Amino acid sequence: MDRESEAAGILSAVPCFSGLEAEVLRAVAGVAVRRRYDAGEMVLLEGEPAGGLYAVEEGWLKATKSDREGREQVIRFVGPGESFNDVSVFADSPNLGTVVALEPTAVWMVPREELLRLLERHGALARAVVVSLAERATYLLSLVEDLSLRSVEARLARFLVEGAAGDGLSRRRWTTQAQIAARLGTVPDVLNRALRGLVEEGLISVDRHQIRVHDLPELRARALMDP
Amino acid sequence: MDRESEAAGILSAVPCFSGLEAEVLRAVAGVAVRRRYDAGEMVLLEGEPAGGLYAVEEGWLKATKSDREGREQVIRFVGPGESFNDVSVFADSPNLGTVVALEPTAVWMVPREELLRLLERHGALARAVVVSLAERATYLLSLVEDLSLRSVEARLARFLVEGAAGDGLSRRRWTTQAQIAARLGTVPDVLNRALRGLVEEGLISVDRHQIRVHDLPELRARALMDP
DNA sequence: GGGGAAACTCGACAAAAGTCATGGAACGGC
DNA sequence: GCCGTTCCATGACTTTTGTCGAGTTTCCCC
Repeated sequence: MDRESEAAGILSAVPCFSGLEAEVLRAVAGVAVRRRYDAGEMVLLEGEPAGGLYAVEEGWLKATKSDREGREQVIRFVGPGESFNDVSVFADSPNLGTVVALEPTAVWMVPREELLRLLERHGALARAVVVSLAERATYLLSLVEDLSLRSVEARLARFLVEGAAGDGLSRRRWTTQAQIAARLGTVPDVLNRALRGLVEEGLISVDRHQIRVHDLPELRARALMDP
Repeated sequence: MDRESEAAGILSAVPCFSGLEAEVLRAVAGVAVRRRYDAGEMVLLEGEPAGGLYAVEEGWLKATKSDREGREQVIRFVGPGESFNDVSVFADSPNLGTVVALEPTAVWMVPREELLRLLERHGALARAVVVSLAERATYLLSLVEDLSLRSVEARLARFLVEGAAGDGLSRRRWTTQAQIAARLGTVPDVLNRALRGLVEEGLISVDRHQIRVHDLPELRARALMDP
């Protein structure tokens, strides 16, 4: 398979480009460049000019905001089939957050200029982008709601409920308590307390590689609990 | 001026529909309906099916999320020339927040179905929507950053700096401490403390109808301050 | 102009979250 | 297998934020 078909395959899985006719998809794929990053490598730095939109082929990354003391809020974890930096590109703004690879990662970068040109030409692309941006905004709204209206315990419960495939959250190597804490808008110590609280109540059990959910209904209830 | 031209005039001021050719604009205006609300009236309720996109002709409203104990986070205040509920419509989701009029208000509602149909037909509309959604997402990101990374004092300083036209924030009737507190993700008491703190340091002065900014540079510095 | 509601002020207190210090356990590289 | 690094556990302590109650002012509607 040639490079362009490969790119088209990856990109077609991304919501942003889903449902496009083959022709448009190839046009996008034609200008995309593949890049690899190792764990810990920085892909984007907040404030730098936006180079383009990224689609993840393989591996996981985190998109973050941080203050200058170095405390960071993870906006979201980004995995295969997802895109990032789309907001920066379409809002015509510098990178709105920092993105760091959490494991060895392969991404396709669609340069900003070309993407905007394609957006002009193809209405179908524009419509797909509308939907994916609206969904991004929906997600951000739920993050605001979480941070402002819910306790750390409730946020943790929600995180577990959403991430729980089957009976628990199988943790990848990078899913450390520090990362989860940053995602929930708190610090590792506090997260640890919350985790152990839930463990003592028998709702979950925690081991190094996995968090098992024992009482999903009750966990759901906690997730809706207000501070 | 007929109803449709009037609608077109109002809608053309909204970012979402800005820069559209007259033809498209008239198409949108043709399906819009005008509605009025009194202070305190609810325009949208979170969770209800999304009826359409709203553009404000006159008056101010607040878009909020709340938990069931009734505590609310104001997402943003919405005024003339702005739109709301666009995210719900384009994400094809129920209303994502509750919207309440803060004063007597006139809005134009563009029904969901029709809007989506127009989006199909007019690429220019889709592109305008892309930009305005990306800007909405940008705003939400800054809200997340505020809530998670900054102290109440810093948030207040930022709010004042952004809202400050000239030497201060002239408060409309509805800009009470309770509303500002809800916007900043805290409670009236705490906001009041923060306000008086800034007053004692001579950075601002507060009276019933206005907040005067005396030391904008220092206020800017506080706005960037982390917890 | 009077009466009532809403908004603001203020101090004392409670609770949630954040910080610090420390030790132990797991893991990764050699 | 050894050793250093990272991660996790845990208790004591601080700070920030939130809560309560009460008193005062302002505004708005009769």
